Amino acid sequence: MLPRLTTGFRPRNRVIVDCAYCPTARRCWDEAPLPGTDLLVQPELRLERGAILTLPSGPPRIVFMVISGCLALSETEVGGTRHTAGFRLPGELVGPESWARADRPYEVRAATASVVCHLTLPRIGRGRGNSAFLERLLVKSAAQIDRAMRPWPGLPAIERVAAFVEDFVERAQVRGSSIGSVRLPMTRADIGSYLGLSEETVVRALARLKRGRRLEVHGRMVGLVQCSRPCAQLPMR
Amino acid sequence: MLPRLTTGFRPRNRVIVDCAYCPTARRCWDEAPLPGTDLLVQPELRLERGAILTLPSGPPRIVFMVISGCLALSETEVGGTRHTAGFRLPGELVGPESWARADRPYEVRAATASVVCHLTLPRIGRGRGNSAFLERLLVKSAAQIDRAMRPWPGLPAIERVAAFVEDFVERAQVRGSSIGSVRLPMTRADIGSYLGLSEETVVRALARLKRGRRLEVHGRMVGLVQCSRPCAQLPMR
DNA sequence: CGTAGTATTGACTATCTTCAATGCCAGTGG
DNA sequence: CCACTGGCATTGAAGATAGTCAATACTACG
Repeated sequence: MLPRLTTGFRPRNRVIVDCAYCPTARRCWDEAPLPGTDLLVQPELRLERGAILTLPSGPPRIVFMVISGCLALSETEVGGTRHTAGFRLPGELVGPESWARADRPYEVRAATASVVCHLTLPRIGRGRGNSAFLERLLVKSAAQIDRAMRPWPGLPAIERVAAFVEDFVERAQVRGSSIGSVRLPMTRADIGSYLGLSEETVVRALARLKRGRRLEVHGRMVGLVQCSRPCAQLPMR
Repeated sequence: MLPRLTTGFRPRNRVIVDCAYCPTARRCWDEAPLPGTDLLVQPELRLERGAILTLPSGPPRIVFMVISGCLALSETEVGGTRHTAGFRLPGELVGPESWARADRPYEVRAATASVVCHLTLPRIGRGRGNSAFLERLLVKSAAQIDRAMRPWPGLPAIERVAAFVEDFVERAQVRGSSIGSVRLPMTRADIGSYLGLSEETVVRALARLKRGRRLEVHGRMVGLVQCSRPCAQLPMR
């Protein structure tokens, strides 16, 4: 299964729609469905699993909104090794994290079949009411900063994996609804690459969390257990 | 030396100035010194070492620009342990990372005597030309996302410390000038808390980097060595 | 000069990585 | 239908890395 390469991004069909008329806009812009003036996007780019978006660094400043699926951001270290830098779920932005990188931009790969919208940034200093759009982007970016500051490196492996799964389930669930289980779209190796653990350690941590009844794990399906807080020490096997 | 607690933030003197008339605006807003319309700040809050800014989460959305010194962001884990979530240097923003946190906002502590400016966010949808301000904030926030996504957890301890120091020196130096050495304003324990390493491991890593001539280390003064790239394996002692 | 905070060093131990082998599962083609 | 294949997941054993505990040295500052 060769990944279909979408090298770079070049807007193709110039259809522009207003988010105010999109039924899923609540997911993207939380709060209200939008008055309906300045949130303009090129809608619904479909990415099959493995498709790659190579975002340019610096201007023009590209932003995508994830509509469905999951994107994995990765970067190539100086030694040539791959590092998974993060995941993006519906309602989250991709693009700003690459703006400041002079070289080696992030590679964005669809971890599962996904749909994204390409946001058209307003021309600065020209338009009138586009500050509402910019403010929403700013709030979204602020949430990304917080998310990227997660204290993974300081936690022991099992806590890192538990926190990752809990975080992922929370982000994957539609606001409000708390469905039991969620399918992880990425491999154990991806999780390990993201958390700074080896694939095997992720597997063992998941097994221990399952044995300790802190998580439900069936292959890639994971679910939270309700009263999972007090469990501290888990048996090694 | 008790830290002077600045609990919460409440703008006191309502002096508002335009960044266009500030000599250090280049450091804050890179690019040009600014046309001079909409970048308004409450200037020069002085924080002595150890002073604490407790930023509220959610609206009103507080943003500070660091003018000089260094701020350390930390959060309290569920177990009560402290985790250093990041450092902010001149030209960097503090505030947005707390907007999305419902509870447990970041604690911002002056790692060394510092000066910050309080940015007054424009009233959205009202003003005209304030989109330029928002766009600059957005670009700054994008850089923060990238910075927070550093691949620390995947690197071995010595590489983590080396990368941290190199990153810090780069950020601490004024753009363009490459002065030899920089004073780290934080303790080894702070660095360890940030990188997910113990204090002792940071000390040992710095000692090895010094022996291997990858860094110059004299107490808190650190400096980069020019041709430091090819060094791969360093002697253990 | 004494004190408190910080930095360093050593010895021992727990955790995590690495290497290797095996199992599982879906897709493919005979 | 079934063997074959490739990607992914799992398990075990051995070794390396980093954490913990404890003692000591350094440094700034009153």
